[in-house]
Amino acid sequence: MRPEWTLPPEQAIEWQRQLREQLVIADDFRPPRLIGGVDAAYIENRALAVIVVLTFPDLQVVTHTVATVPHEYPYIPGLLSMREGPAIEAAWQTLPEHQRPDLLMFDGHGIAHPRGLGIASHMGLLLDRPSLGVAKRILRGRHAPVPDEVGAWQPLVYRGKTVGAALRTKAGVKPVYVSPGHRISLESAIHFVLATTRGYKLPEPTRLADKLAAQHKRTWHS
DNA sequence: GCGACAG
DNA sequence: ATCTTGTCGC
Repeated sequence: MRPEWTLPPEQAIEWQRQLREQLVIADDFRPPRLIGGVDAAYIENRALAVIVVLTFPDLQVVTHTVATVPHEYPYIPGLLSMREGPAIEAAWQTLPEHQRPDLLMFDGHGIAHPRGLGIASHMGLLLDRPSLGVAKRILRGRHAPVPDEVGAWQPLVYRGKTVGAALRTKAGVKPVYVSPGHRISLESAIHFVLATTRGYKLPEPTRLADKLAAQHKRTWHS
């Protein structure tokens, strides 16, 4: 695993600032054939990551991969990628080229982050894939009330800039927070989240990755 | 100085 | 995130 993953917080932050300059926040991709959902979890001193691969727009599950790697890094708001990145990269490497997603969806934020480099942006850059983040809670920013209709959204503003959107993916439930990761615009990020949502609050890629991660975690313990 | 703070 | 049963509401 790359040495940067063990950098102490102060240096990890510097790494993020450096990577931030390489981010591309504009659409730079072909219509995706495969979309991947990523999620991670911790099992004692090991990080575990799952990548589910689905066809688009059909959303049929093609495959999923799981990887665990010895790694310890505390959860520090703003440094989530340092904790989950190693396992995600390991999982990615087990995927054959032809099964690697054209677009990645992460459980967390993209640019709606203190340094503009949340886990979706960070990993999109390292894996060189268009990416976006779908988070359940805000890390940075504020937004106006979102109408209770599926598809309704309000800009998530941080430091006077729109860094994402509070998007209603399901009526009667709190909205999710969508933000561009890498090589994608906010408008497209919202589009893909809605296009992959099937009646639940979370879009299928992320929802399935969550479910599989929990499943593998249980398997590990038994 | 006091809160806020992805998973 | 994780600890954890039942329970309110559509």
